[in-house]
Amino acid sequence: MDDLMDVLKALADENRLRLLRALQGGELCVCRLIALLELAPSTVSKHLSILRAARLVESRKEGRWLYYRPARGSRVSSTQKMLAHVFAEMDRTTRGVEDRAKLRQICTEDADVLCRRILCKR
Amino acid sequence: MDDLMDVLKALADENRLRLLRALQGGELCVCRLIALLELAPSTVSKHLSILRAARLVESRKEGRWLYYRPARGSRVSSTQKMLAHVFAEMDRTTRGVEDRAKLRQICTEDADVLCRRILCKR
DNA sequence: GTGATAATTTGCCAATTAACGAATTGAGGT
DNA sequence: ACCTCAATTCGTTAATTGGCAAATTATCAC
Repeated sequence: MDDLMDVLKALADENRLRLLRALQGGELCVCRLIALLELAPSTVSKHLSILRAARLVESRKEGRWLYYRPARGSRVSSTQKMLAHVFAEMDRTTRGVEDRAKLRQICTEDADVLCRRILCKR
Repeated sequence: MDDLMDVLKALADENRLRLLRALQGGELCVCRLIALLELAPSTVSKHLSILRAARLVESRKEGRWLYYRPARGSRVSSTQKMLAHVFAEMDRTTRGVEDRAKLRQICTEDADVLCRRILCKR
C-alpha cells in the first residue's frame, strides 16, 4: 500500500511524467534529462530519486555518467496501460510536442558538449 | 493535460482513494463518507470536491442529502483498470479491510441517526 | 417566517513538497 | 596525488496541501 502510494504520488507531478515519458524511448544520462527539463541539476536528481523509490525507473552507471531507464518488469500491467494513456495524452499538449522535439535535438548533441552547456548555468 | 494532472493529483491521496473505493459499491451520502473516514466534514467535503473537479465522481441531491457516486462513463478505460488494481491492492491492507467492515456497518445504520452521531463531534 | 440540519465555503495553521545554490561524493584523466 | 566533472545530498525558501473550526448556504419541518 505504501508502495502503491509512492507510485501514485510519483506520478502526480508533471515534471516527473516528462522524465518518465522521455525514458520510454530508451535510457538517457542525467545531463540530457536536465537539458530537457531545464531545471537545476539537483531538482532533476531529486525527481529521479522519487521515481526510483517508486520503482518506476532504474539506473546504470557507466564511467562518470549515470543512465536512467524505465524499471524492467516495471510495475503491474494496469499501471503500464495507464502510463501509456498518460503519455498519449501528453502527446497532444504543446509541452508534450515541444519535449519530443527538444529531446530529439538533445540526443543529437555530444554528451560532453551538452554537459558543459549545462555546467555554465550553474 | 491539466485534466490529466487533476486526475493524477486527485489519486495521490490515500483518503481520496478510500472515498473512491467506498463508492464502488454504489452511491453514498456525504454523512456516511464522513463516518467512514472519521475526518471533519469540511475535510471530507474538500476531498470530494477535488474528486469531482477531476471528474472522478458525480453527485445527486435529494432533499437535504447529497449522494456521491463514481462518475458515469467515468474516465478512460486505462484509468479504470488502474483504479481496479489500486482497489485490489487496498483490499490487502489492514486499513482496506477495516474500511470494508466499517462501511458495511455504516450502511446498516439509519442516515438520520448517523448524521446526529457525526453532529455530536462538531 | 423561524429553527434545525446536511453540506459547503472560508480562514487559518501545520506539514509537505518543489525549487534552488552550495557542499559533497565518486569516477576518470593527467 | 591532484584536478575535473557528473551527479547527489544538504540546507533553505516559497508554494502547495491536508486538516480543523467557524461561518455560510440550502433544504426541510413546524
